[in-house]
Amino acid sequence: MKISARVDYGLQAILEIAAAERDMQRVKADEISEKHGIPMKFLESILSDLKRAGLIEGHRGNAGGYNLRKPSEEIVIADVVRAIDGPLASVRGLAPEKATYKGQIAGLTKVWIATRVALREVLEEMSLADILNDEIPTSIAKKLSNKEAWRRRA
Amino acid sequence: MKISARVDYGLQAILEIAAAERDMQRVKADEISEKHGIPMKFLESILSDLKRAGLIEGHRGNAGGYNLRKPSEEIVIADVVRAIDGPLASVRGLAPEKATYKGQIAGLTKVWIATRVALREVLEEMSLADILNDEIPTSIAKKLSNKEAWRRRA
DNA sequence: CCTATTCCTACTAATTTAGTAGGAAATGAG
DNA sequence: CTCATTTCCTACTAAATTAGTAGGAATAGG
Repeated sequence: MKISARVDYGLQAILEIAAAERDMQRVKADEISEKHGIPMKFLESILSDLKRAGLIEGHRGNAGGYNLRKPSEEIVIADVVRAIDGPLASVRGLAPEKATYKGQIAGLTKVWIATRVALREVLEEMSLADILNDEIPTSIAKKLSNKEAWRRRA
Repeated sequence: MKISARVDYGLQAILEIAAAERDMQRVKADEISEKHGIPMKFLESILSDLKRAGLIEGHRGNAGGYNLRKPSEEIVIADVVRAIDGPLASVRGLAPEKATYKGQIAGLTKVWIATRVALREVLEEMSLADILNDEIPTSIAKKLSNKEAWRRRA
């Protein structure tokens, strides 16, 4: 699974917006761009994805900037990923349940379904607020507690 | 997460090889290509990835074809994915633990680590034999048992 | 020696990803 | 009411990746 630059940047951006939200502040694209080294114009196009998905709203002018459209508790990582990259899991462009196979290997479909469930179990369970507060749901904290989790594999 | 055609085809191929293995049979690339509608030359290049990774071996000539180099119980889905597509999870080309962030959003790294763990929990636990026998590990069967698992989400 | 099959090298076309460029529209401050 | 600021919109481009093609050399068995 390759997390694209767009998704990575988009999450950085919306988390920054969520963080500012707490002080009733708006954030300018320019500030995010500077702080995290994201090319300005590229960032703008990502923010427009988030806007179209109804996750944030923008305000122009002198005191302009972006803010969330829902509380940060109600926006999960999966929302952001889908807004930018589309479905969490796809197989040759098909939804996992549409990837079917002939004969003895028919069971392969289950692998893709299980993969999608696994992704949902992480990405649907973590909200922006969870990340800012470092309050990781226990099911996920369990995954992180194993030292192997932080190591690369062959 | 987009599963590429290469990975999907590669798994179909190696499962077909594993299935034939049970009757001490070799499989020809041509047979796989026909049966699953995979372009022949494209399939060949995928099989060469699997060979390079030491998962299968090829034999030329009249009674040629491919067979596994290890028992099908010892080859997991993750092996095949890595052989063809590289690391299970990466963020802008970096390993998840290398994706770090400034300030309040530093916790984002944990999302990527948890995502990688989640993928491993599925892809490292299922062997080729498991799929052919429809013997799904209980931790994974649990994921599949929920009806929601088979449904698309917004 | 002939046929079947893998193996190897090189090429190509389409799509996606990552980014740039330029300016129009709105907003608030002075 | 004008001006600086900021989002918003449309279009373009360059690089990388993905999906596939083409042609033939190497090898093994009958």
